[in-house]
This record gives sequence, structure tokens and C-alpha cells, in this order.
Amino acid sequence: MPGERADAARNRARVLAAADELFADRGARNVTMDDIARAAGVGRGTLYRRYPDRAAIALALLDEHERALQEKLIGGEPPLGPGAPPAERLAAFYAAMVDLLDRHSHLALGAEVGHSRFATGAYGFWRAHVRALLVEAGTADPDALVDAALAPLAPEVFKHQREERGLTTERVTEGLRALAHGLTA
Amino acid sequence: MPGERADAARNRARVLAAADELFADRGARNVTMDDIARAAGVGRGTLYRRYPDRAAIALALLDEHERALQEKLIGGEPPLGPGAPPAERLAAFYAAMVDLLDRHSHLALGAEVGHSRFATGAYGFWRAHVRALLVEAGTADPDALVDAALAPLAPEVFKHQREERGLTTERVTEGLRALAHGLTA
DNA sequence: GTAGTAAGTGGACACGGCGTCCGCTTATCC
DNA sequence: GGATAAGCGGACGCCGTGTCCACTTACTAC
Repeated sequence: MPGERADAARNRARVLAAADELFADRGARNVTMDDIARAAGVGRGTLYRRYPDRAAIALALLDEHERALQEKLIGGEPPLGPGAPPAERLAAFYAAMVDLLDRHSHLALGAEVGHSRFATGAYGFWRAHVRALLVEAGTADPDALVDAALAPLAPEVFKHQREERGLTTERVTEGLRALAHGLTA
Repeated sequence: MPGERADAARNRARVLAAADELFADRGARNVTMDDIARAAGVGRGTLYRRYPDRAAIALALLDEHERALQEKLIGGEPPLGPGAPPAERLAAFYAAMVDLLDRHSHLALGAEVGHSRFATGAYGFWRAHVRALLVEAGTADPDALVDAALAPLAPEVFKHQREERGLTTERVTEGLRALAHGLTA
């Protein structure tokens, strides 16, 4: 007989909204749990009850965006969804991920805290997806390649390409398209 | 009229030796600046005078190993050094980096602190090397690919492949060999 | 409605790491 | 052997973390 209590639900929404704004404003690295609690108008204890750290909050925020992409991967139109050749699907996946990183980089960076990236459900989903594409393309040892194939999507790498290297998202996407074809050759 | 003072040189050596041991023992994440200072028998102030944080110490330790590899890349035997086709040289570079990561992963992880990886001189060197190989192979937009090509060498990725995924270094190397050929196709 | 209760709340607290500052020491130069 | 400047080190204050517990509030059964 669960059912989240009304005040708890309200506070959860407040926390997420406040965190989203703070992350966007200052970058996740410069936001403390205290900041979030204060901005959301709740106490520290309340915050920690649900989210053990910043990463958990960023992850919760990313979740909905990721779910939308995941649905497109499973049942959407080709080339993102099923039906296209693996090289095209991989390139489309890369493009979609770059788009996601671009629009939510402040959250992605926040989720990186503690190197917990690999432990997230989303990473597992992407991994399974890319692995399946590699298998379909006849790769010799997909398990040895799949994490390497996902490595260029690490938020830090994207950030570096954009900010330090001055690349446009288009060039990043094009580069990954070439990589996708190389991987499924 | 510089010339490092004798006591300063002695302390530098002590700090590096102590840090190396602590990093190896517990992992860089679990070593504080205090620990290093105490183990080296110097005060906090002395430590901070030369190294602003853990990453700087780990970087200094990695430096000599990196220099050795860099020399081989420039003037060593093929396929690591000049003379072999770019695909082979890239694969050899990947293999050498995996070896380096394997032998010094405790340092590599330590150097990662603060996402300063891209700012190091070593990263710049590798980047230039790989970029040159991509150019030689006739890649369309080497600048868009080079960071992606280096991304699988991030210490966290390697650690994940080894510890979470249970891959041997050989399989990782083989996977990267396939990637090298895909990138220079 | 009202009483019971379990979940939710929030702020005070202790802990630990960080980085700085400044008085003392020691190597080096003349 | 005296002057000087570099090197040294530990005490200190700051800040973020995570926990704990006494209080409050929403829900449930009668």
C-alpha cells in the first residue's frame, strides 16, 4: 500500500526543479547539496533521504530524456529504430547522443560525479544496444569493443571537443559517423 | 641562479616515493594530501608548495613512464615508431597505452582527479601523434576524430573493462586493434 | 471527528579534507 | 661567519558532507 505521501511528492518535484536550475546556472560542480536544499526550501535531511549525492539528482533529471531516446531505439523509425543496417543505426545513435549531450550537458557532467557513469541503468541500455549492433555487423569480439565504442560519448570528452577544441556539434557528429562506419566495417 | 636547494630536492624525492606507495596500496582516491605529507615526513605546507593537489603528484609520477613511450613513438622501431603503415602504428600505440594503463593504473586514476586529463602535456602529445596518423591515413576530418580515438584510453574505461567486465588486457588490446583498423580504413 | 502511527521533515552537529598563512630553520653566497 | 632568501611545517579557519533525532504532518481505521 505504498503511494507516496503528498508532501513527499511535492518536495521531490521542488528538489528536482531547483537542482535543474542550479546545475544549468553554475555547472553541477559548483552546486552543493546545501544549495539545492535551500533553493528547494527543504532541509538537508529531507534531501539526503532520497538522494545520496548530486549524481543521484542529476541522474533522476536525465532519466526522462533518456527514456525517450530508449523508446526510439527500440521501436522508432529507422535509422534510429530497427530496420536500417547496423552502421547507419550506430551513426544515428551517435547523432542522437550528441544531441542529448548538447542539450543537457550540465546534467551529464553532474551525473559523472564519482565515476558512477558505468553503473547507471542508462549506460547498461546503451551498451546492450551498441553491442547488438556490433554483433549484427559481425564484429569479432563485440564485448571488447562496446565500451570503447561508447567512450567517445563521455561528457568530458564532448565538453573538451566543444569548448577546448571549438568543434561544432555537426563536426563531432560527422566524426562519430565515420567512427560508426569504421566499427561496423 | 636557480639550482634547486639540496633539502628541497631530497623532499621532492621523498614525496614522490611516498605517494607512489600510497597510491599503489589504497588507490589514489583514498589518499589524502595529509597522508602523503605524513608518509613523506614533511609538513603540509611543504607539500602544497610544489603540488597543488593529488593530480599533480600522480602526473609527476607518470611523467617518466610517458616520456619513455614518447621517445619510442618518435624514434623507436616500427610499428610503434616511424616506418609502418598508420593502421599498424595506431594499433601499436593502443597496445603500448594499454600496457601503460595496466602497469600504472593506480597513477592514471589518480591523475584523473578534476577531469584535468585533457590539460596534461602527455594528452597533447598523444593527440598530436594520433592526429598525424589519421592525417597520414587520409581521414576526412582528423580533428573531429582524434579525441574520440583517444577516449577509449581513459583510465576509467580501462578500469571498467578489466574489473567490471572481466576482460583480459589481451582482449582489450585486440579490440583496440580492430578499432585502429576501422579508424584508418 | 479523533486517535494512532508510520512516514516525512529539517536543522544542529561532528567529522574530515582542503588550502593558507606566518614564524622558524637551513642552505647557499659572499 | 654573517646576510639573505628559499625552504619548511604545523596550526588554523573554512567548507561540504552525511548523520541523527526530536518534531510535524499526512493517511487510516474506527
